[in-house]
Amino acid sequence: MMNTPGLEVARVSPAEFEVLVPAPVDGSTRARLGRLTLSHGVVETPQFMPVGTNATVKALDPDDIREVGATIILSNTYHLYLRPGHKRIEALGGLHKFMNWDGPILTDSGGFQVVSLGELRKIDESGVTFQSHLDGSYHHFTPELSIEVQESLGADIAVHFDQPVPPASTGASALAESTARSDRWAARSLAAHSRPDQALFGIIQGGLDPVLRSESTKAIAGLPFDGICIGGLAGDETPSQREDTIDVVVGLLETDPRPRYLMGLGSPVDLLEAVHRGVDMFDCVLPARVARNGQLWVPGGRLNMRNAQFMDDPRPVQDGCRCVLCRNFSRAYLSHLFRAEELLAYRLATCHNLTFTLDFMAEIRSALRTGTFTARLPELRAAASPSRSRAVAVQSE
RNA sequence: GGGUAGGUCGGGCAGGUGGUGAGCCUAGCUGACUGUAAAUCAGCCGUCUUCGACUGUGGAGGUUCGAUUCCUCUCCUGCCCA
Repeated sequence: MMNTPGLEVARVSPAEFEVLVPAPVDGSTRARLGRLTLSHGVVETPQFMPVGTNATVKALDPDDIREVGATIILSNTYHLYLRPGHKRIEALGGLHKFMNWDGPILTDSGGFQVVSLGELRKIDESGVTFQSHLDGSYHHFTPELSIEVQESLGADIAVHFDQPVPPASTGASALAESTARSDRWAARSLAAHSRPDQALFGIIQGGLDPVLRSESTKAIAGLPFDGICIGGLAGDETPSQREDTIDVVVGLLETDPRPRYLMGLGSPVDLLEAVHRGVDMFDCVLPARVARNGQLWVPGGRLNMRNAQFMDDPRPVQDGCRCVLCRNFSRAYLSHLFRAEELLAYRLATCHNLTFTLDFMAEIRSALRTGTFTARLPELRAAASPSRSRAVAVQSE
């Protein structure tokens, strides 16, 4: 963590981040290899965190989560506050014990629900009033309450209660206002945080405006957070808008010793381009969600298992893949499971896409470790690119 | 053989008592999904030259300006009786 007099005494190194292979001095890439040591384990970076909003990575059990290669997962403050209640989870021994996952956990603050539940909330300086999507009841979320909930849950990493906005579709004044407020809430969150075994990350906002982004980056980086999140992306912006924004932020953080976490990003090509620009950590629902909807990721493309062409296809989804799906079952069988709406389809597909994603990250780390990342970029892009969108399903014969 | 109820887009239905039938469910086809209100959502789903047009109510014929509707014959299906 940062060297901040006073705080360092009170807090017992909840997050040690070590850069093992720094970005090369020739500037060919800002990608770097790192190691983040947390209360419940070590996380190698660049790393992807599967999302388990309701204290479960949908369709998987903890053995599955381990087997796909996850070392850290994300869960959610807002959802667990509403149900089953953070006090209940605390009384039952904390989130790790509750869901029987003994590895690192990061909890999102509920800030994203300001966006995703846009119709059901009102914002003022004190916080956000949500109307529960479950029963319509009203709940006032403040930065302090978010920290209280996250401390009850006991995740390895908490994040500050921020205020993201859809970057490409938000007006300038609204963006400036929400960014400034988000930065004020960062300071309040830090002041409220007391749990010594829990790291706290701050979140940069600022939409796509380079000036606002710079201001927010300086504001957040100037506070003694254990890590720096880049929020408000992975929304409706274009890839080049996103990449420009990452460049602005990381450019200002180049000498900052803390991990950089881009929230919400998850397609393989997006992960690769963000790593290339200096991002260390990611989370995303995408691989798991699209898997449940039948889209399976393979090198250089993707397969929609609901398509008629797979009904008679005896091959595995991906040749040589180590996942439970590809080791044991054919495309034809998975196609049948989806058509029959059998529950096994969701588990197998999720295992595959998360394995694909996490193995891809491992491949990136391997390239960084051996100093071959820049040289291998074209090859890595080829493996990842078509999975962004508008991809043609590959049909390897 | 007699009686009776029916035949509407792959399947299941709604509707229509002389003037506007392409509506629903399901199956099927395709696409989307990025800090999870998502095992969800959207489009298509008779034909075509597809922002529109055309055809279509088992078949053939009749009456009529006009027929899914009325009449005749006929084919098919369910049920009851013999």
